[in-house]
Amino acid sequence: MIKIIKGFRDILPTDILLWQEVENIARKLFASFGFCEIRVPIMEKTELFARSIGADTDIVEKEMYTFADRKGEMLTLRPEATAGVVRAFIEHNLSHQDSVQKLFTMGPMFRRERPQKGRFRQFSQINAEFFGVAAPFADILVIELLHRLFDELKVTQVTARINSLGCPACRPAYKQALLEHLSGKMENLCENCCRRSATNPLRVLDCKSPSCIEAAKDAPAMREHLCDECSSHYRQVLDGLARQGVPFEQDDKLVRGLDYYTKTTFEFQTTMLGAQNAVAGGGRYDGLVAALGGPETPAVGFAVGQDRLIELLSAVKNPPPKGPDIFLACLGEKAALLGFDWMSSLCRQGIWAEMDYSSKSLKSQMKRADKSNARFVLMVGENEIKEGRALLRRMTASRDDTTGQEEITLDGNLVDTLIKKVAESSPAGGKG
RNA sequence: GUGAGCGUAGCUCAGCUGGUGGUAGCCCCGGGUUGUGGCCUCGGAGGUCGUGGGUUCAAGUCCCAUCGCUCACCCCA
Repeated sequence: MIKIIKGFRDILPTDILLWQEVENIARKLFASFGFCEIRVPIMEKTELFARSIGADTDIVEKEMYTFADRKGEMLTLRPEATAGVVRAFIEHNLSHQDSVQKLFTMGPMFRRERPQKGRFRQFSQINAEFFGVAAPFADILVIELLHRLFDELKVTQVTARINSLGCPACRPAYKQALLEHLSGKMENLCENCCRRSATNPLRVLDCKSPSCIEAAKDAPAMREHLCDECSSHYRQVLDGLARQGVPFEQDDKLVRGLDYYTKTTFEFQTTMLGAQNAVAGGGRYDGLVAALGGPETPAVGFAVGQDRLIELLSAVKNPPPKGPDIFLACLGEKAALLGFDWMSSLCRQGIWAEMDYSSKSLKSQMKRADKSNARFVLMVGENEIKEGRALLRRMTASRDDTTGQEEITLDGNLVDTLIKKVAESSPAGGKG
């Protein structure tokens, strides 16, 4: 038997409802915040990711699905969405249509990591990107949007953590200060941190190794080293969030794994997902558009891990069972033939109709109808066809309730009659 | 890439120190008088015990290897 690829998974019909619900709620919410959907390919030229995410990040170094196509061009299954969206933003000169662009996208991402709770090799993200506004308003709006998304989905148990990473003007000085702090403790750092302290010492701050935590304990905070602009920007973001009623915690140790972030950075964390505590993350990336050859464009964005979000959700929610509006129980060949016509006619008119495709006993057809959660069953056999009348049974009626069923005339209006009956009984008031 | 735990029916699992695979629960299928579901009841289907070696008179059980899954490190959503 050929089995699914490690770290990939099927979402079966029994589990799909939550996914659809999340997507529907997200689409609606994003629309009301003025974000437009954009869809970009799941493959890009490898170089795009190397240049945006950072060549010496873990993602690019060892996690990407990269291969040469038949003509030798190096391609990569996207490990995240921002790079592709930025590429599209530049390629289609979207800033010329409107210098302010609010975009969202959702879909699968690919990273070849060892699978774990909340971590898959193909996983889905919901992304929002806000281009063209340098003011803290953009940061605030994006973080608020993310907060509202959790709110709408009634996901509690997540806390927003926020930090500022500074900008090219002030980060070098901070790195210097951090390195000075660490210089006396180099031999205490884990192997990994020792190696990368030269290239990206900030990563030491969020290393979980006890010795690194100890070494970073009294490290200077970026917050104290921000330039005037970054400092004021950061303060305005925090103030704005408070004003919008978005709860958050400052975290001086919050660092992100992608190189393009500047200034505001944030993560929505939970304790409910084992070691994978980040449900969403993002930040400002003012330099990225220009770095990829576009116009100098400030931007902020986030990504939500849809798989993780759904795991949080499924612990709480149980989607209601759905079933056909009407089930046609047909006895005999003639009835089945007619029943099939009625069924497809109903389906064409937006009524979910089912029948039993094998000729089983009425009893087993009723069982099947019940199991499928059908609301009505129309029972049709040779006698009914002869007499031109059939029984329509409401399945919510109890077993012995004779008022739970009524006679229906088998005439040319049958389908319309059935539609009317279904509409009358619909709890939603008539719309399927 | 490293480490740990686990692989018995479609699913959840029993199976004690080796001695013929469970009347187990759920699910599925069919009955319970002639054409009415849920509950109940009776019956049925379904497994080369992940795979390959080894030890033994005898291996689901012990040993080795291998594959798979899970969790953790790492990393991030």
